[in-house]
Amino acid sequence: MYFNVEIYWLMEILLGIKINEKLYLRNPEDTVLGRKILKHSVELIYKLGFESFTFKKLAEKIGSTESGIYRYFENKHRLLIYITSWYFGWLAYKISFQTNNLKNPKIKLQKIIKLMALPIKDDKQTSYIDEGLLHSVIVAEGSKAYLTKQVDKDNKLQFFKPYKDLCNLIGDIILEYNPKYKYPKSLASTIVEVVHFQNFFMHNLSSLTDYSKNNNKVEIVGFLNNLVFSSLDKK
Amino acid sequence: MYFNVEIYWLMEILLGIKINEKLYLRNPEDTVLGRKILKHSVELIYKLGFESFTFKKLAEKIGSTESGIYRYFENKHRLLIYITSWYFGWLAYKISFQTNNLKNPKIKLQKIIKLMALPIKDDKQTSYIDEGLLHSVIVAEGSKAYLTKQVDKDNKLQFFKPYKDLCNLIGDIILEYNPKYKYPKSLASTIVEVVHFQNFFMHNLSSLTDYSKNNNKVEIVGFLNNLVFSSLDKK
DNA sequence: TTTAAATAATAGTAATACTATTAAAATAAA
DNA sequence: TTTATTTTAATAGTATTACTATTATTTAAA
Repeated sequence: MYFNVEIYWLMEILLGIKINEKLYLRNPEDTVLGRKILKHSVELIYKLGFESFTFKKLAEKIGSTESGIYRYFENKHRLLIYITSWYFGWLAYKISFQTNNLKNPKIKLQKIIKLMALPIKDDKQTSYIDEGLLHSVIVAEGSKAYLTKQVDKDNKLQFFKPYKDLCNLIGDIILEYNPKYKYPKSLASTIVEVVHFQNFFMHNLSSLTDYSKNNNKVEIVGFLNNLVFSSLDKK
Repeated sequence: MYFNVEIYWLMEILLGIKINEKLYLRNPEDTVLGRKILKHSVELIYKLGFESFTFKKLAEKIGSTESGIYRYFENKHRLLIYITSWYFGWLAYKISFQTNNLKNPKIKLQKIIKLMALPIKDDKQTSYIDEGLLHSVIVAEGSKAYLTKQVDKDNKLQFFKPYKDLCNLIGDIILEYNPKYKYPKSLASTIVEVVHFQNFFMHNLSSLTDYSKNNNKVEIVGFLNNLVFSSLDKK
Protein backbone atom coordinates (compact mmCIF):
# COMPACT_ATOMS: atom_id res chain seq x y z
CA MET A 1 0.00 0.00 0.00
CA TYR A 2 2.57 2.53 1.13
CA PHE A 3 4.82 1.17 -1.55
CA ASN A 4 2.28 1.98 -4.29
CA VAL A 5 1.89 5.48 -3.01
CA GLU A 6 5.63 6.00 -3.12
CA ILE A 7 5.80 4.56 -6.58
CA TYR A 8 3.05 6.95 -7.54
CA TRP A 9 4.98 9.95 -6.34
CA LEU A 10 8.02 8.76 -8.20
CA MET A 11 5.98 8.37 -11.37
CA GLU A 12 4.37 11.72 -10.78
CA ILE A 13 7.74 13.45 -10.67
CA LEU A 14 9.04 11.33 -13.49
CA LEU A 15 5.96 11.76 -15.61
CA GLY A 16 5.62 15.40 -14.83
CA ILE A 17 1.84 15.06 -14.89
CA LYS A 18 0.72 18.32 -13.43
CA ILE A 19 -2.97 18.56 -12.94
CA ASN A 20 -4.68 21.93 -12.80
CA GLU A 21 -5.39 22.77 -9.18
CA LYS A 22 -8.72 24.35 -10.00
CA LEU A 23 -10.01 20.95 -11.05
CA TYR A 24 -10.30 19.74 -7.50
CA LEU A 25 -11.32 21.07 -4.10
CA ARG A 26 -8.79 18.88 -2.35
CA ASN A 27 -5.91 17.08 -4.01
CA PRO A 28 -7.00 13.45 -4.47
CA GLU A 29 -3.38 12.34 -4.74
CA ASP A 30 -2.75 13.37 -1.14
CA THR A 31 -4.98 10.89 0.65
CA VAL A 32 -5.94 7.24 0.59
CA LEU A 33 -9.57 8.21 -0.02
CA GLY A 34 -8.56 10.55 -2.85
CA ARG A 35 -6.57 7.85 -4.60
CA LYS A 36 -9.45 5.43 -4.14
CA ILE A 37 -11.75 7.96 -5.79
CA LEU A 38 -9.49 8.17 -8.83
CA LYS A 39 -8.97 4.44 -9.20
CA HIS A 40 -12.58 3.44 -8.70
CA SER A 41 -14.11 6.26 -10.68
CA VAL A 42 -12.28 4.99 -13.77
CA GLU A 43 -13.60 1.51 -13.09
CA LEU A 44 -17.14 2.67 -12.43
CA ILE A 45 -17.34 5.02 -15.42
CA TYR A 46 -16.07 2.14 -17.54
CA LYS A 47 -18.75 -0.13 -16.13
CA LEU A 48 -21.76 2.21 -16.06
CA GLY A 49 -20.93 4.90 -18.60
CA PHE A 50 -20.54 8.53 -17.55
CA GLU A 51 -24.28 9.32 -17.62
CA SER A 52 -25.17 6.60 -15.11
CA PHE A 53 -22.09 7.15 -12.99
CA THR A 54 -22.91 9.01 -9.76
CA PHE A 55 -20.97 10.06 -6.69
CA LYS A 56 -23.36 8.04 -4.56
CA LYS A 57 -22.59 4.82 -6.43
CA LEU A 58 -18.88 5.60 -6.29
CA ALA A 59 -19.13 6.25 -2.56
CA GLU A 60 -20.82 2.91 -1.98
CA LYS A 61 -18.13 1.13 -4.03
CA ILE A 62 -15.31 2.58 -1.95
CA GLY A 63 -17.10 2.52 1.40
CA SER A 64 -17.39 6.25 1.80
CA THR A 65 -20.19 8.78 1.57
CA GLU A 66 -21.43 11.02 -1.17
CA SER A 67 -20.28 14.15 0.61
CA GLY A 68 -16.93 12.47 1.14
CA ILE A 69 -16.38 12.65 -2.60
CA TYR A 70 -17.77 16.17 -2.85
CA ARG A 71 -14.94 17.25 -0.61
CA TYR A 72 -12.56 16.35 -3.44
CA PHE A 73 -14.52 17.25 -6.55
CA GLU A 74 -17.11 19.94 -7.13
CA ASN A 75 -19.04 17.71 -9.52
CA LYS A 76 -18.65 14.68 -11.73
CA HIS A 77 -17.79 16.73 -14.78
CA ARG A 78 -14.69 18.10 -13.09
CA LEU A 79 -13.73 14.57 -12.12
CA LEU A 80 -14.05 13.56 -15.78
CA ILE A 81 -11.81 16.44 -16.82
CA TYR A 82 -9.35 15.41 -14.11
CA ILE A 83 -9.26 11.87 -15.50
CA THR A 84 -8.79 13.05 -19.09
CA SER A 85 -6.05 15.43 -17.94
CA TRP A 86 -4.32 12.55 -16.27
CA TYR A 87 -4.65 10.45 -19.42
CA PHE A 88 -3.29 13.07 -21.78
CA GLY A 89 -0.50 13.97 -19.39
CA TRP A 90 0.46 10.35 -19.13
CA LEU A 91 0.29 9.89 -22.91
CA ALA A 92 2.41 12.97 -23.54
CA TYR A 93 4.99 11.69 -21.09
CA LYS A 94 5.01 8.26 -22.66
CA ILE A 95 5.47 9.81 -26.08
CA SER A 96 8.23 12.20 -24.96
CA PHE A 97 10.04 9.39 -23.26
CA GLN A 98 9.82 6.91 -26.10
CA THR A 99 10.62 9.35 -28.91
CA ASN A 100 13.36 11.17 -27.05
CA ASN A 101 16.19 9.11 -28.46
CA LEU A 102 14.78 9.04 -31.97
CA LYS A 103 16.17 11.40 -34.59
CA ASN A 104 14.01 10.68 -37.61
CA PRO A 105 10.69 12.56 -37.27
CA LYS A 106 8.96 9.98 -39.47
CA ILE A 107 9.83 7.20 -37.05
CA LYS A 108 8.77 9.48 -34.21
CA LEU A 109 5.33 10.00 -35.72
CA GLN A 110 4.94 6.30 -36.39
CA LYS A 111 5.85 5.59 -32.79
CA ILE A 112 3.28 8.12 -31.59
CA ILE A 113 0.52 6.58 -33.68
CA LYS A 114 1.43 3.16 -32.35
CA LEU A 115 1.49 4.33 -28.74
CA MET A 116 -1.94 5.88 -29.04
CA ALA A 117 -3.64 3.15 -31.06
CA LEU A 118 -2.11 0.18 -29.26
CA PRO A 119 -2.11 1.25 -25.65
CA ILE A 120 -0.68 -0.56 -22.65
CA LYS A 121 2.25 -2.75 -23.25
CA ASP A 122 4.39 -1.47 -20.43
CA ASP A 123 3.15 0.51 -17.43
CA LYS A 124 1.95 -2.61 -15.67
CA GLN A 125 1.86 -1.27 -12.15
CA THR A 126 3.19 2.24 -12.53
CA SER A 127 0.36 3.81 -10.60
CA TYR A 128 -2.94 2.95 -9.00
CA ILE A 129 -4.85 3.83 -12.15
CA ASP A 130 -5.47 0.98 -14.60
CA GLU A 131 -4.30 2.46 -17.90
CA GLY A 132 -6.09 -0.14 -19.98
CA LEU A 133 -9.44 0.76 -18.49
CA LEU A 134 -8.52 4.43 -18.64
CA HIS A 135 -7.92 4.18 -22.37
CA SER A 136 -11.35 2.60 -22.89
CA VAL A 137 -12.95 5.30 -20.76
CA ILE A 138 -11.26 8.04 -22.78
CA VAL A 139 -12.36 6.47 -26.07
CA ALA A 140 -16.01 6.35 -25.00
CA GLU A 141 -16.29 9.33 -22.66
CA GLY A 142 -13.32 11.63 -23.27
CA SER A 143 -14.98 13.97 -25.71
CA LYS A 144 -17.77 14.64 -23.21
CA ALA A 145 -15.21 16.62 -21.24
CA TYR A 146 -15.30 19.40 -23.84
CA LEU A 147 -18.63 18.84 -25.64
CA THR A 148 -20.53 21.06 -23.23
CA LYS A 149 -21.94 24.56 -23.05
CA GLN A 150 -19.18 25.49 -20.56
CA VAL A 151 -16.24 24.65 -22.88
CA ASP A 152 -15.32 28.26 -23.09
CA LYS A 153 -15.26 28.78 -19.33
CA ASP A 154 -13.41 25.52 -18.76
CA ASN A 155 -10.97 26.41 -21.49
CA LYS A 156 -10.26 29.76 -19.87
CA LEU A 157 -9.50 27.91 -16.64
CA GLN A 158 -6.89 25.96 -18.67
CA PHE A 159 -8.66 22.65 -18.13
CA PHE A 160 -7.76 21.40 -21.60
CA LYS A 161 -4.07 22.23 -21.42
CA PRO A 162 -2.90 18.60 -21.30
CA TYR A 163 -4.85 17.85 -24.48
CA LYS A 164 -3.47 20.95 -26.16
CA ASP A 165 0.06 20.21 -25.00
CA LEU A 166 -0.15 16.76 -26.54
CA CYS A 167 -1.42 18.22 -29.81
CA ASN A 168 1.35 20.80 -29.82
CA LEU A 169 3.93 18.10 -29.19
CA ILE A 170 2.61 16.14 -32.18
CA GLY A 171 2.25 19.30 -34.25
CA ASP A 172 5.91 20.16 -33.68
CA ILE A 173 7.07 16.77 -34.90
CA ILE A 174 4.81 17.16 -37.93
CA LEU A 175 6.58 20.41 -38.76
CA GLU A 176 9.93 18.82 -38.10
CA TYR A 177 9.05 16.20 -40.71
CA ASN A 178 7.61 18.67 -43.18
CA PRO A 179 8.22 22.35 -42.32
CA LYS A 180 5.98 23.52 -45.15
CA TYR A 181 2.91 21.55 -44.07
CA LYS A 182 -0.08 23.86 -43.83
CA TYR A 183 -2.19 22.10 -41.20
CA PRO A 184 0.06 20.86 -38.37
CA LYS A 185 -2.40 21.61 -35.57
CA SER A 186 -5.44 20.24 -37.35
CA LEU A 187 -3.56 17.12 -38.33
CA ALA A 188 -2.36 16.65 -34.76
CA SER A 189 -5.86 16.92 -33.26
CA THR A 190 -7.15 14.75 -36.09
CA ILE A 191 -4.69 11.98 -35.23
CA VAL A 192 -5.82 11.99 -31.60
CA GLU A 193 -9.51 12.07 -32.43
CA VAL A 194 -9.35 9.54 -35.25
CA VAL A 195 -7.51 7.05 -33.03
CA HIS A 196 -10.25 7.39 -30.46
CA PHE A 197 -13.38 7.21 -32.54
CA GLN A 198 -12.07 4.57 -34.93
CA ASN A 199 -11.42 2.54 -31.80
CA PHE A 200 -14.96 3.17 -30.63
CA PHE A 201 -16.50 2.33 -34.00
CA MET A 202 -14.40 -0.82 -34.26
CA HIS A 203 -15.84 -2.11 -31.02
CA ASN A 204 -19.37 -0.78 -31.25
CA LEU A 205 -20.35 0.13 -34.80
CA SER A 206 -17.95 -2.02 -36.74
CA SER A 207 -19.56 -1.49 -40.13
CA LEU A 208 -18.17 2.05 -40.05
CA THR A 209 -14.63 0.67 -40.25
CA ASP A 210 -12.64 -1.75 -42.41
CA TYR A 211 -10.89 -3.66 -39.67
CA SER A 212 -11.14 -7.40 -39.34
CA LYS A 213 -12.18 -8.80 -35.98
CA ASN A 214 -8.79 -10.29 -35.17
CA ASN A 215 -6.20 -7.81 -36.31
CA ASN A 216 -8.21 -4.69 -35.72
CA LYS A 217 -5.92 -2.55 -33.57
CA VAL A 218 -3.00 -3.06 -35.93
CA GLU A 219 -5.17 -1.95 -38.82
CA ILE A 220 -6.04 1.34 -37.16
CA VAL A 221 -2.31 1.97 -37.13
CA GLY A 222 -2.19 1.11 -40.84
CA PHE A 223 -5.03 3.46 -41.68
CA LEU A 224 -3.56 6.32 -39.68
CA ASN A 225 -0.06 5.88 -41.08
CA ASN A 226 -1.51 5.92 -44.56
CA LEU A 227 -3.59 9.01 -43.83
CA VAL A 228 -0.88 11.00 -42.09
CA PHE A 229 2.08 10.26 -44.32
CA SER A 230 0.30 10.53 -47.61
CA SER A 231 -0.78 14.00 -46.54
CA LEU A 232 2.69 14.95 -45.27
CA ASP A 233 4.53 13.47 -48.25
CA LYS A 234 2.38 15.15 -50.87
CA LYS A 235 4.53 17.29 -53.11
CA MET B 1 -49.06 27.02 -41.32
CA TYR B 2 -50.84 24.43 -43.43
CA PHE B 3 -48.59 25.46 -46.25
CA ASN B 4 -45.47 24.60 -44.29
CA VAL B 5 -46.90 21.24 -43.40
CA GLU B 6 -47.61 20.47 -47.03
CA ILE B 7 -44.17 21.62 -48.03
CA TYR B 8 -42.83 19.37 -45.34
CA TRP B 9 -44.60 16.33 -46.73
CA LEU B 10 -43.33 17.14 -50.18
CA MET B 11 -39.78 17.41 -48.86
CA GLU B 12 -40.25 14.23 -46.90
CA ILE B 13 -41.18 12.29 -50.03
CA LEU B 14 -38.58 14.09 -52.08
CA LEU B 15 -35.89 13.66 -49.46
CA GLY B 16 -36.85 10.14 -48.66
CA ILE B 17 -35.99 10.72 -45.04
CA LYS B 18 -37.42 7.69 -43.37
CA ILE B 19 -37.09 7.73 -39.65
CA ASN B 20 -37.07 4.51 -37.67
CA GLU B 21 -40.51 4.02 -36.14
CA LYS B 22 -39.08 2.62 -32.95
CA LEU B 23 -37.55 6.00 -32.20
CA TYR B 24 -40.89 7.52 -31.26
CA LEU B 25 -44.06 6.53 -29.44
CA ARG B 26 -46.17 8.68 -31.72
CA ASN B 27 -45.03 10.13 -35.02
CA PRO B 28 -44.13 13.77 -34.36
CA GLU B 29 -44.57 14.61 -38.05
CA ASP B 30 -48.28 13.83 -37.81
CA THR B 31 -49.41 16.59 -35.45
CA VAL B 32 -48.89 20.26 -34.84
CA LEU B 33 -47.58 19.51 -31.35
CA GLY B 34 -45.18 16.90 -32.74
CA ARG B 35 -43.74 19.30 -35.28
CA LYS B 36 -43.41 21.94 -32.59
CA ILE B 37 -41.47 19.45 -30.48
CA LEU B 38 -39.01 18.84 -33.30
CA LYS B 39 -38.51 22.48 -34.20
CA HIS B 40 -38.16 23.76 -30.67
CA SER B 41 -36.07 20.91 -29.36
CA VAL B 42 -33.37 21.78 -31.89
CA GLU B 43 -33.53 25.40 -30.76
CA LEU B 44 -33.49 24.55 -27.08
CA ILE B 45 -30.68 21.98 -27.31
CA TYR B 46 -28.70 24.58 -29.23
CA LYS B 47 -29.35 27.14 -26.53
CA LEU B 48 -28.91 25.03 -23.38
CA GLY B 49 -26.80 22.08 -24.51
CA PHE B 50 -28.12 18.54 -24.35
CA GLU B 51 -27.31 18.00 -20.67
CA SER B 52 -29.38 20.97 -19.49
CA PHE B 53 -32.14 20.38 -21.99
CA THR B 54 -35.24 18.85 -20.36
CA PHE B 55 -38.71 17.92 -21.52
CA LYS B 56 -40.14 20.26 -18.91
CA LYS B 57 -38.29 23.26 -20.31
CA LEU B 58 -39.27 22.25 -23.83
CA ALA B 59 -42.91 21.92 -22.75
CA GLU B 60 -42.89 25.40 -21.26
CA LYS B 61 -41.36 26.81 -24.45
CA ILE B 62 -44.10 25.35 -26.65
CA GLY B 63 -46.98 25.80 -24.21
CA SER B 64 -47.55 22.15 -23.52
CA THR B 65 -46.86 19.81 -20.62
CA GLU B 66 -44.05 17.45 -19.83
CA SER B 67 -46.24 14.38 -20.30
CA GLY B 68 -47.39 15.86 -23.58
CA ILE B 69 -43.89 15.36 -24.89
CA TYR B 70 -43.55 11.95 -23.30
CA ARG B 71 -46.41 10.84 -25.50
CA TYR B 72 -44.13 11.36 -28.48
CA PHE B 73 -40.72 10.34 -27.17
CA GLU B 74 -39.78 7.80 -24.53
CA ASN B 75 -36.88 9.96 -23.35
CA LYS B 76 -34.63 12.75 -24.45
CA HIS B 77 -31.97 10.42 -25.76
CA ARG B 78 -34.39 8.98 -28.31
CA LEU B 79 -35.29 12.50 -29.33
CA LEU B 80 -31.58 13.22 -29.87
CA ILE B 81 -31.25 10.11 -32.05
CA TYR B 82 -34.35 11.21 -33.95
CA ILE B 83 -32.79 14.59 -34.63
CA THR B 84 -29.46 13.11 -35.74
CA SER B 85 -31.32 10.65 -37.96
CA TRP B 86 -33.15 13.53 -39.55
CA TYR B 87 -29.86 15.39 -40.06
CA PHE B 88 -28.01 12.49 -41.66
CA GLY B 89 -31.01 11.60 -43.80
CA TRP B 90 -31.24 15.17 -45.00
CA LEU B 91 -27.47 15.32 -45.65
CA ALA B 92 -27.52 12.06 -47.61
CA TYR B 93 -30.37 13.37 -49.70
CA LYS B 94 -28.61 16.65 -50.35
CA ILE B 95 -25.48 14.78 -51.37
CA SER B 96 -27.32 12.34 -53.63
CA PHE B 97 -29.18 15.16 -55.29
CA GLN B 98 -26.18 17.39 -55.85
CA THR B 99 -23.78 14.68 -57.02
CA ASN B 100 -26.30 12.83 -59.15
CA ASN B 101 -25.40 14.58 -62.37
CA LEU B 102 -21.66 14.43 -61.73
CA LYS B 103 -19.58 11.76 -63.44
CA ASN B 104 -16.12 12.37 -62.02
CA PRO B 105 -15.85 10.77 -58.57
CA LYS B 106 -13.17 13.26 -57.55
CA ILE B 107 -15.53 16.15 -58.14
CA LYS B 108 -18.23 14.20 -56.31
CA LEU B 109 -16.05 13.79 -53.25
CA GLN B 110 -15.06 17.44 -53.30
CA LYS B 111 -18.72 18.39 -53.50
CA ILE B 112 -19.51 16.14 -50.54
CA ILE B 113 -16.78 17.69 -48.41
CA LYS B 114 -18.03 21.14 -49.30
CA LEU B 115 -21.65 20.29 -48.52
CA MET B 116 -20.71 18.95 -45.11
CA ALA B 117 -18.21 21.61 -44.11
CA LEU B 118 -20.07 24.62 -45.49
CA PRO B 119 -23.65 23.87 -44.61
CA ILE B 120 -26.78 25.78 -45.55
CA LYS B 121 -26.66 27.76 -48.70
CA ASP B 122 -29.96 26.55 -50.10
CA ASP B 123 -32.76 24.95 -48.08
CA LYS B 124 -33.99 28.28 -46.81
CA GLN B 125 -37.48 27.25 -45.82
CA THR B 126 -37.69 23.66 -46.92
CA SER B 127 -39.09 22.42 -43.65
CA TYR B 128 -39.90 23.59 -40.18
CA ILE B 129 -36.46 22.56 -38.92
CA ASP B 130 -33.76 25.24 -39.06
CA GLU B 131 -30.90 23.41 -40.75
CA GLY B 132 -28.33 25.98 -39.66
CA LEU B 133 -29.10 25.42 -36.02
CA LEU B 134 -29.40 21.70 -36.64
CA HIS B 135 -25.87 21.60 -38.02
CA SER B 136 -24.52 23.35 -34.91
CA VAL B 137 -26.42 20.96 -32.68
CA ILE B 138 -25.00 17.95 -34.53
CA VAL B 139 -21.45 19.32 -34.27
CA ALA B 140 -21.70 19.78 -30.51
CA GLU B 141 -24.12 17.02 -29.48
CA GLY B 142 -24.33 14.50 -32.32
CA SER B 143 -21.75 12.06 -31.02
CA LYS B 144 -23.61 11.79 -27.72
CA ALA B 145 -26.22 9.81 -29.64
CA TYR B 146 -23.85 6.84 -29.86
CA LEU B 147 -21.33 7.48 -27.05
CA THR B 148 -23.43 5.60 -24.51
CA LYS B 149 -23.54 2.23 -22.82
CA GLN B 150 -26.61 1.32 -24.89
CA VAL B 151 -24.95 1.75 -28.31
CA ASP B 152 -25.18 -1.91 -28.97
CA LYS B 153 -28.90 -2.12 -28.19
CA ASP B 154 -29.62 1.04 -30.13
CA ASN B 155 -27.56 -0.24 -33.02
CA LYS B 156 -29.52 -3.50 -33.10
CA LEU B 157 -32.69 -1.42 -33.30
CA GLN B 158 -31.15 0.18 -36.43
CA PHE B 159 -31.06 3.63 -34.88
CA PHE B 160 -27.78 4.52 -36.58
CA LYS B 161 -28.83 3.46 -40.06
CA PRO B 162 -28.95 7.00 -41.48
CA TYR B 163 -25.37 7.62 -40.32
CA LYS B 164 -24.23 4.29 -41.76
CA ASP B 165 -26.06 4.90 -45.02
CA LEU B 166 -24.29 8.21 -45.42
CA CYS B 167 -20.92 6.58 -44.75
CA ASN B 168 -21.68 3.81 -47.23
CA LEU B 169 -22.66 6.38 -49.83
CA ILE B 170 -19.34 8.17 -49.34
CA GLY B 171 -17.45 4.87 -49.14
CA ASP B 172 -18.85 3.82 -52.52
CA ILE B 173 -17.68 7.00 -54.18
CA ILE B 174 -14.25 6.52 -52.58
CA LEU B 175 -14.05 3.08 -54.19
CA GLU B 176 -15.30 4.52 -57.46
CA TYR B 177 -12.40 6.95 -57.36
CA ASN B 178 -9.84 4.39 -56.24
CA PRO B 179 -11.07 0.76 -56.36
CA LYS B 180 -7.91 -0.47 -54.69
CA TYR B 181 -8.17 1.77 -51.64
CA LYS B 182 -7.90 -0.30 -48.47
CA TYR B 183 -9.91 1.81 -46.02
CA PRO B 184 -13.06 3.14 -47.74
CA LYS B 185 -15.33 2.80 -44.70
CA SER B 186 -12.85 4.20 -42.21
CA LEU B 187 -12.07 7.10 -44.52
CA ALA B 188 -15.78 7.79 -44.98
CA SER B 189 -16.52 7.88 -41.25
CA THR B 190 -13.34 9.89 -40.75
CA ILE B 191 -14.52 12.54 -43.20
CA VAL B 192 -17.81 12.92 -41.35
CA GLU B 193 -16.24 13.01 -37.90
CA VAL B 194 -13.34 15.29 -38.88
CA VAL B 195 -15.74 17.82 -40.41
CA HIS B 196 -17.69 17.89 -37.18
CA PHE B 197 -14.97 18.10 -34.57
CA GLN B 198 -12.74 20.45 -36.57
CA ASN B 199 -15.80 22.68 -36.73
CA PHE B 200 -16.22 22.38 -32.99
CA PHE B 201 -12.55 23.05 -32.26
CA MET B 202 -12.54 26.01 -34.61
CA HIS B 203 -15.31 27.66 -32.64
CA ASN B 204 -14.41 26.55 -29.14
CA LEU B 205 -10.80 25.42 -28.85
CA SER B 206 -9.29 27.23 -31.76
CA SER B 207 -5.66 26.53 -30.86
CA LEU B 208 -6.28 22.93 -31.90
CA THR B 209 -6.74 24.05 -35.51
CA ASP B 210 -4.90 26.13 -38.11
CA TYR B 211 -7.80 28.17 -39.40
CA SER B 212 -7.80 31.93 -39.43
CA LYS B 213 -10.75 33.69 -37.82
CA ASN B 214 -12.18 34.99 -41.06
CA ASN B 215 -11.82 32.26 -43.64
CA ASN B 216 -12.15 29.34 -41.31
CA LYS B 217 -14.89 27.23 -42.87
CA VAL B 218 -13.19 27.32 -46.25
CA GLU B 219 -9.98 26.13 -44.64
CA ILE B 220 -11.64 23.06 -43.17
CA VAL B 221 -12.50 22.18 -46.76
CA GLY B 222 -8.84 22.72 -47.71
CA PHE B 223 -7.59 20.50 -44.92
CA LEU B 224 -10.05 17.73 -45.70
CA ASN B 225 -9.40 17.80 -49.44
CA ASN B 226 -5.70 17.57 -48.74
CA LEU B 227 -6.15 14.70 -46.31
CA VAL B 228 -8.58 12.69 -48.42
CA PHE B 229 -6.99 13.04 -51.83
CA SER B 230 -3.40 12.62 -50.76
CA SER B 231 -4.46 9.33 -49.20
CA LEU B 232 -6.51 8.25 -52.22
CA ASP B 233 -3.89 9.34 -54.77
CA LYS B 234 -1.01 7.57 -53.08
CA LYS B 235 0.57 5.10 -55.44
C1' DT C 1 -6.29 21.46 28.96
C1' DT C 2 -9.07 24.16 26.63
C1' DT C 3 -10.05 25.87 22.20
C1' DA C 4 -10.02 26.16 17.56
C1' DA C 5 -9.56 24.25 13.22
C1' DA C 6 -10.13 20.59 10.10
C1' DT C 7 -12.58 16.46 8.75
C1' DA C 8 -16.38 13.62 8.11
C1' DA C 9 -21.11 11.83 8.38
C1' DT C 10 -26.25 12.81 8.45
C1' DA C 11 -29.91 14.89 6.87
C1' DG C 12 -32.00 17.84 3.81
C1' DT C 13 -33.44 20.22 -0.88
C1' DA C 14 -34.52 21.48 -5.59
C1' DA C 15 -34.55 19.58 -9.93
C1' DT C 16 -34.69 15.74 -13.07
C1' DA C 17 -36.62 11.91 -15.51
C1' DC C 18 -40.11 9.47 -15.51
C1' DT C 19 -45.03 6.90 -14.16
C1' DA C 20 -49.58 6.41 -12.72
C1' DT C 21 -53.95 8.23 -12.07
C1' DT C 22 -57.64 10.78 -13.35
C1' DA C 23 -60.26 13.79 -16.45
C1' DA C 24 -61.92 15.27 -20.81
C1' DA C 25 -62.77 14.83 -25.58
C1' DA C 26 -63.38 12.45 -29.74
C1' DT C 27 -65.16 8.34 -32.03
C1' DA C 28 -67.89 4.37 -32.68
C1' DA C 29 -71.60 1.17 -31.63
C1' DA C 30 -76.42 0.36 -30.18
C1' DT D 1 -79.31 9.91 -30.21
C1' DT D 2 -77.61 8.02 -26.49
C1' DT D 3 -74.25 5.25 -24.54
C1' DA D 4 -70.02 2.88 -24.55
C1' DT D 5 -65.34 2.86 -25.83
C1' DT D 6 -61.27 4.44 -27.06
C1' DT D 7 -58.10 8.05 -27.45
C1' DT D 8 -55.92 12.09 -25.78
C1' DA D 9 -54.32 15.02 -22.38
C1' DA D 10 -53.39 17.11 -17.84
C1' DT D 11 -52.36 16.55 -12.79
C1' DA D 12 -50.14 14.61 -9.41
C1' DG D 13 -46.85 11.56 -7.80
C1' DT D 14 -42.12 8.94 -7.22
C1' DA D 15 -37.35 7.52 -7.14
C1' DT D 16 -33.09 9.28 -8.21
C1' DT D 17 -29.75 12.80 -8.93
C1' DA D 18 -26.73 16.44 -7.78
C1' DC D 19 -25.86 19.06 -4.52
C1' DT D 20 -25.90 21.96 0.32
C1' DA D 21 -26.27 22.77 5.15
C1' DT D 22 -26.02 21.19 9.67
C1' DT D 23 -24.18 18.67 13.15
C1' DA D 24 -20.81 15.57 15.16
C1' DT D 25 -16.13 14.02 15.75
C1' DT D 26 -11.32 14.07 15.51
C1' DT D 27 -6.93 16.41 15.35
C1' DA D 28 -3.93 20.05 16.37
C1' DA D 29 -2.56 24.46 18.51
C1' DA D 30 -2.37 27.72 22.52
